[in-house]
Amino acid sequence: MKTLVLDHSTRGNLTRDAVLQAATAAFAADGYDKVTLRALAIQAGVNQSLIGYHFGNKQGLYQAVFVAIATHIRARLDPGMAAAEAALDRTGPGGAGRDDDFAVLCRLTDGLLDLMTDPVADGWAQLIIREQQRPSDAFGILYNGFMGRFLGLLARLAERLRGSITEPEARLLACTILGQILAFRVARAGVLRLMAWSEIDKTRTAAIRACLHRNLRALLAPTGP
Amino acid sequence: MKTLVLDHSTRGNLTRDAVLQAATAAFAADGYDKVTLRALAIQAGVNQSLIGYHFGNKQGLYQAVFVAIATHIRARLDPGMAAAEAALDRTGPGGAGRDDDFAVLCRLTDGLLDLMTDPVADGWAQLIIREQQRPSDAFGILYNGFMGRFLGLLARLAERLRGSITEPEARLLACTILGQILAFRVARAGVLRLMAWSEIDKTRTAAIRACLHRNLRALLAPTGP
DNA sequence: GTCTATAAAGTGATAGAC
DNA sequence: GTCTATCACTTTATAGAC
Repeated sequence: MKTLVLDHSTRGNLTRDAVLQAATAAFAADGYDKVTLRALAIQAGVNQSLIGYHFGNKQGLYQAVFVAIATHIRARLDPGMAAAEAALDRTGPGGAGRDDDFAVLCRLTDGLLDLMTDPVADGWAQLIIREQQRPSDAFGILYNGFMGRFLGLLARLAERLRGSITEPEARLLACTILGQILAFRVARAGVLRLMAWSEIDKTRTAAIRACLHRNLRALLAPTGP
Repeated sequence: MKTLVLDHSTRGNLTRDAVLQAATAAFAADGYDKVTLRALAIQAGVNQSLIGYHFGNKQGLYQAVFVAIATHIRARLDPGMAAAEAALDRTGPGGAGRDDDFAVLCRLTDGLLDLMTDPVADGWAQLIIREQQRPSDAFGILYNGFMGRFLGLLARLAERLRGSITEPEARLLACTILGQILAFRVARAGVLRLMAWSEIDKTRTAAIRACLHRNLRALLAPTGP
């Protein structure tokens, strides 16, 4: 009679989810230190001591939040990443063909750009950047969750498209491609001022996308035989 | 007999400077919230209440720190920016010549790359990124201090080198160039894992610089008449 | 300008009843 | 699982003597 499927309707799991949701928003908005467990409990409509019961301590809650973030991002990038893997698997001389590889690469970067310009990212982006500079245990959750897979695909596609390029060079190139997209999130205010924009809406995202595609075409022109 | 030069040798200015120096390091290392005025006072060898006396409150100290950061960065980028302005001033048909413009652009980006890979940036980079996403009054200090000038120069050089490109397109291109450099700071941990590096030393900075120069050459190949 | 001392308001964590 | 109550500690800010 017992089911192996997790039961999300029990009272405990409900509070767990409520706390997790509130914590993700709160940590994202204000950063680790500014978040108080008191305010969090109120916002989640839950007793404060239940946070300790479910997540141990504040640090445990923090880690659980990163699992949630990684899951969310992974889900959004998954279609593009799966397509890229499929294209790379169609291996052999020439693989799936240049045009195909390039289209897949664009789809991959487009997915990340959409994520980075999405207002939803306003919050957790800061948490991720913090982990990038002072990695804690939480960084592994992110890297294993989506980052490593994404960067690896970028590098492998770049290697195939450019030809006659070493693998480390391709990886470095992948980093610079990543940076071109990241810029619109991590240097957001600077970009807005330079462009005299007030926000990055759909139209402007399209302009950025066009610029990125042009850049990719220039950067990935084959260099060797 | 009175001099107009600020007197840095009075007792008050000495404590002011000591606090400011300690605060810059502390905010940079730990972020605004983690820094306590108690610890700061001890580290600066100053009585805690003097911080309130000189800077009003914690927020006032924070702003003063941004002025210090902007001044430091401006000083490091200044040679490259001055050279770029000189090159752009030698205007007219063809200006100073393509090769000259390109060299100046590389010098500009090299300066930023050195700054971004310098361990000294470990600290204040995070502060700047935070301001980029939730700009406070402190962001204006940064943008007016160096960021606007730097981005503007990048855009104007890109416009001249590419030819037949609209000004907004050139500015967007400048953002993607910026991103390629920023990546090695803001996505530091991810880059390190992908490249299987433990740090970004001088040799690796040189490899990045080579990659960036290659990218710039490809991106800024003239497209029109 | 500099100091001591302390006020006033948090903080995370936990014991123990239900 | 959930609650109340409280502990032990830290924070910023300031009053007032020198």
